Amino acid sequence: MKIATWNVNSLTVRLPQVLDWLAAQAAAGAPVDVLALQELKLSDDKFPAAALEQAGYSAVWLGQKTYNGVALLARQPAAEVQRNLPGFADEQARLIAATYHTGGTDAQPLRVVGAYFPNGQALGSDKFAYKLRWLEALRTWLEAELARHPRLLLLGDFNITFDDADVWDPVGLHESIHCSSVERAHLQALLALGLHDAHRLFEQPPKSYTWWDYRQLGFQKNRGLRIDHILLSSALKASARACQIDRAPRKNPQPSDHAPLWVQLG
DNA sequence: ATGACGGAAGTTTTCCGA
Repeated sequence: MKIATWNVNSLTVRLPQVLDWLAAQAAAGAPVDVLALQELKLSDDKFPAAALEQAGYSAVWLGQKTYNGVALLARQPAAEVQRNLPGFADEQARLIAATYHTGGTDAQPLRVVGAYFPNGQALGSDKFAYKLRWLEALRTWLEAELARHPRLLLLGDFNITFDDADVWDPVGLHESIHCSSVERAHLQALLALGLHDAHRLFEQPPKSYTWWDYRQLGFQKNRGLRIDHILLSSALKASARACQIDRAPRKNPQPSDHAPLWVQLG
């Protein structure tokens, strides 16, 4: 099982790259089973379900015009689809969860939670307060969700770094947005529910990032942040075989500012 | 200097992202 996440920064613009990337993974002998997408930036009626179906992926999605929007693509049909956080009134499309019955050696179904965490803009702003409220609502819901679904992944664009190893300039960005101790405490609170950072289960190259600023040659200078994550429940941790960030799509013409990352479960 | 770059809405500029 290969499960991936990618903030595409407009699925309208990036659909050809998503299809190319999925085809390239399959051609390399390791097809993607589930792909979580964030920042679709399109309304539900504009979602390219037919093109994805043609590529062998059934999708569920929660769209929004201009901003946000999330989807799950999979080679199996989705069950028990949940859109946004129950009990948390939210005008922004940020979360979608589904259950996949993978068959084969995976006897138990897999619960996949794809999320686009709020950015937060700046500490002390209204958007930061919203980010903290959203994080608390997520933690509360996830606690119950984990009890119902022991084999669970939470993946997507978290907009939070774990620590300074995830930051290209820890001094310059000290206690700034995505790097603050307040945000990091919320991320640790998710781990405390019994989740594990898939990336850190394996040896990784130094300065591994998933996002680079479009400006000032950020990618070329590897001035980035690791803010996209895949968290595995304890029941899945032992089955993890590899976890990688794929920088190749960031080198495309008209790239997303984020790179995809994936985990292989044995 | 709160910029740059890119996407979207929609119109010559603004909002937002991270």
